[in-house]
Amino acid sequence: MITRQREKSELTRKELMKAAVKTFGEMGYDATTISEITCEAGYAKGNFYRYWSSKGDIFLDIMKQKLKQHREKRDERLSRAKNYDEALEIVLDFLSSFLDDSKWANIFLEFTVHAAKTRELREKLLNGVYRLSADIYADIFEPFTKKRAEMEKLGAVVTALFEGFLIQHQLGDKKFSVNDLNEVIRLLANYYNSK
Amino acid sequence: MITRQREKSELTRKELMKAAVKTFGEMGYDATTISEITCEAGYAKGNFYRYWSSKGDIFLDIMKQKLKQHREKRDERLSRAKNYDEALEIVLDFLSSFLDDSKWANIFLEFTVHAAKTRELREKLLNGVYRLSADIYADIFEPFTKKRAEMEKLGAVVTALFEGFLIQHQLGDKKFSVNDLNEVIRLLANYYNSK
DNA sequence: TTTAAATGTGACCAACGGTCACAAATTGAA
DNA sequence: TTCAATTTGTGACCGTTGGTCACATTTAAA
Repeated sequence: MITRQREKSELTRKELMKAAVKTFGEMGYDATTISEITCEAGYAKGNFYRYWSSKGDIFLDIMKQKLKQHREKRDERLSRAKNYDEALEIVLDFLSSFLDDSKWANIFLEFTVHAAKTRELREKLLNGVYRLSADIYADIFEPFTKKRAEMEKLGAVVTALFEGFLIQHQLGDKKFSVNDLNEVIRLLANYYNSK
Repeated sequence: MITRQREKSELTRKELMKAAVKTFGEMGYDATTISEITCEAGYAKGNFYRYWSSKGDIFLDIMKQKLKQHREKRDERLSRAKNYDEALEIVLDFLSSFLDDSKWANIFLEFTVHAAKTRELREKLLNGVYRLSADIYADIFEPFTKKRAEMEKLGAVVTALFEGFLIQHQLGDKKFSVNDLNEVIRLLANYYNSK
């Protein structure tokens, strides 16, 4: 039986992952150290690198996981949308639910900007699963409009706006609220759909 | 005469500043080390801290300087604007000229996100001079519209959009162009001015 | 010439991400 | 049960960083 070892391995991985989620969530990306993660889980530092190749590696894992949860909720609702406007409101809800977990939204932003500087991380990050990318918007609105190119543009613009909003928010700007964000996105969605 | 020493001091400061601008410009914020800056200028590391209290400190200095140059050009043109639309086009030009120096736009973004995590830097960064902030937009459009509150909002939204655009750009997204950015800003400017 | 202040130095510190030779535990076969 | 091979876990160690500090050197004024 090779299963015993594999089970132990999987347990350790889960323990480390749990400790990592906790620590990243409390400290952010940069301020979290590998030693803190392993110490929290009750292991030595070196053991971390048996499971992930780097700090960025485990963070991508966490990001994928968290985004998947949000997306599943969204897609479940999207399958019942009847028209463009309904789909839009669901997307807005998705963004809002993301913001409710604002601690993590900010940490994702921190990591995104960090990853943009590193070739390896940047390439992985651009790979769909991790982004609110242009293609995804086009797919979402596909059933309700013929304007695929415009929807891709809408996706890119909204993603940018959303991330810019996070920066303002993190800096402490009070003049740009979530309601303002939703208002602007509706304006953009109208604009690109009636172009 | 105490002037001789003061002159020497000022010269050293300028030499270090020049080396810092060069190094930050080539390597970005994080990747630039204090040793590189002092070495490039021909001094030892310790001397740096006689002139700035930290890496962030000198970067704020550089940022202030660069932004001032851009603003002066903008304000000179703004003084001749005859109406809201003309002022808007000048603001768009200002943002474009900023993007032309895209290396530095990205480095500013990197630093902005970094600074957002540090209380001291965050407070300084929010202090007007360093930001394309809401107030500034309100001032710019003051002569041409009564809607100060809306103009503040426009400023906040455009700033967010601009910074989000930089992230997309840095990640390598090709679907959101400078033309798209200008188009969206014009839409927003219209929207908030006719609200 | 002496003294005090300013300018400049580089060894040093603690902390980081990451590596590696090794120890401990687990496995299947003899 | 014994033993060798494989997997899992360890922590000292490496190179590098931002920042400090006791000290050396230069300059100014008496």
